[in-house]
Amino acid sequence: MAELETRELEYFVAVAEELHFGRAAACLAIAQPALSKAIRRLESRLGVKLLERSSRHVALTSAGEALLHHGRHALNAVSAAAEKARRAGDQQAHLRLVIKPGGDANLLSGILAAYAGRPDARQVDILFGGATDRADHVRDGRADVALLYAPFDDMTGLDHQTLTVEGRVAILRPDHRLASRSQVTLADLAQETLPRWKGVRWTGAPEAERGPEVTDAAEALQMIRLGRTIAILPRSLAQPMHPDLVYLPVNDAPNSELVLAWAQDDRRRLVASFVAAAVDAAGTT
Amino acid sequence: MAELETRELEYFVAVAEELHFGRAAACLAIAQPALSKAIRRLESRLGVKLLERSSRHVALTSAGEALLHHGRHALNAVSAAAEKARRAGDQQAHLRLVIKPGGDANLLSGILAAYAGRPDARQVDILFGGATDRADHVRDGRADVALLYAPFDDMTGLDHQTLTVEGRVAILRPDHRLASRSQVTLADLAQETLPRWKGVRWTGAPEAERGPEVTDAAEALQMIRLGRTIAILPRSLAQPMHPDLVYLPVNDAPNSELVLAWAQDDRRRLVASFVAAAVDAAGTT
DNA sequence: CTCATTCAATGCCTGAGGGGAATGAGTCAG
DNA sequence: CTGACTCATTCCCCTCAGGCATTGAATGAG
Repeated sequence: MAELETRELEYFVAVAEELHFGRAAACLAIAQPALSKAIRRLESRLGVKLLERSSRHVALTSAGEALLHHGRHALNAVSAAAEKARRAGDQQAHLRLVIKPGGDANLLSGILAAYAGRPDARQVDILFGGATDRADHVRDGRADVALLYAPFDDMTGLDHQTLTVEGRVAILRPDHRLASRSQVTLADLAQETLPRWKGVRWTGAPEAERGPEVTDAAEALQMIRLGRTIAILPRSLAQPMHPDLVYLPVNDAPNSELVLAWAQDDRRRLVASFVAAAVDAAGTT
Repeated sequence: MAELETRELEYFVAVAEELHFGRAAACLAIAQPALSKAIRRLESRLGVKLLERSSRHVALTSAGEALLHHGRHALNAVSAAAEKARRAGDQQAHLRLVIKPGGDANLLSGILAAYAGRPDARQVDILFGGATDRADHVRDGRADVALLYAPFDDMTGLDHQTLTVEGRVAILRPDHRLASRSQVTLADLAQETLPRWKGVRWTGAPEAERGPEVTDAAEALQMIRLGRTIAILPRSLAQPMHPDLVYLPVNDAPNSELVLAWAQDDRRRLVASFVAAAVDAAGTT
């Protein structure tokens, strides 16, 4: 009844992301006509038009947007199922933790030590994920747990435990008008240019095109030093402090949380044990 | 890399549920040899043995269990993606609400009235789902929202809003030793035979085989009248009260909640509006 | 206005592989 | 030992996904 093959979904997602049949086909390592036909098959099977194609541009219909969004989730779920099955039999499986380089608030060594002391400890593989895809690593089974930042990362489909709550600091150039203050408020910063963090749904704030788009703290710092933007970061992400920049606490900014996240339906002891160790270690710091 | 087709997953889930190739093949409307081959393909593709088959019995390996569990989720996600895409274009789409017959605590008419008064109200289709599968209706896109009972229904993958909190009542035969009490406690009932609700994960309680397996309140009432069990139900589910039975409040039982649930990643106005109307209507009752 | 460019759609062809029927082989009951 | 049951194997057919060559439409430059 559903009758929607994962390969077709992959094809569609590729086209929907590229909005270009030729490039998408190249990504998928198939020929363009095959892709065109596959998408048409998919459309006729669903009985819905997914793409609005003029002979010059390709655009998503609303049905296409829905399928892109939910299709990504579905593909994640399928990958996760395969990955979990592959690893399920392996009793010696390593625990895979995905973090952002420098994104551990100096808690990681303590967490690993606490975990290693547990009777059921396994080897821990540490993977590095970019700003946007650590959560996806967990969703599609490439990792078991992830260190994420609330409220920045999208936690849909994940459960989590908070490890630390921390304030945020504004990072300015020394010649900024606020640089001599000892602290600032959000109101002080209301008119400032803030970077747009790639892949972060910036809910609540005006959608206006503001600062430059950046993918991580290093890029943001670069842009700050160039005077193109300022940034408000969780305190731990502001480490190490750059000597040419000014760091000021933003006392009224909503706190950010460093959380340990895992797949919502993952009830393995492997994961529970690590979570317990991490909460322990974070709590006693 | 993943390379796991939904059809293969469906095949595997069918076999894993039936634990019998012949029956599973019949369910899938294909021949048995085709199914055997498909499962072997799947195993070799994943590089894991999923089923332990003697020539007389079929059993799941741990990898098989993992794939069954996560595969169900994945299939739900794929179905949901297809369904959402089909319906996305339709601006006149009805809102589909799935309930258990009698499981609305008399709130439904008020909710529907409140929703109908909204400017963006759509027609509401009411579907009936059994005890176990209302949540699945939402997960795989057959419905937009569901009335569920916490903490009984499995909310994995769903968001929800609580509509009412209600106590629970014990339902006894008039000749039961406690029938003359005006109320009871869980301690009073500790030794009683309670029914096993099909599809409900009875976390926390002893796994002992206790009462008869029942699927809904009607069956439970039948069993109570036969003296085979007693039941502790949310107050609203005990309606209508049967004249030949005794209903006693269980004051120290954890409250149950009637909740309105929807897919976690469903942010459509269609749903948000209905939820708002329902919370409104429930709050003012 | 014309020509070159860029893309998606079409038609035809091939080959991989999924599915069916018949058969084999292991297991258990009586 | 025999028959019933059940999963695996073999062989064959045939669909359908994908490649290639081409068409056709829209765009932009000169």
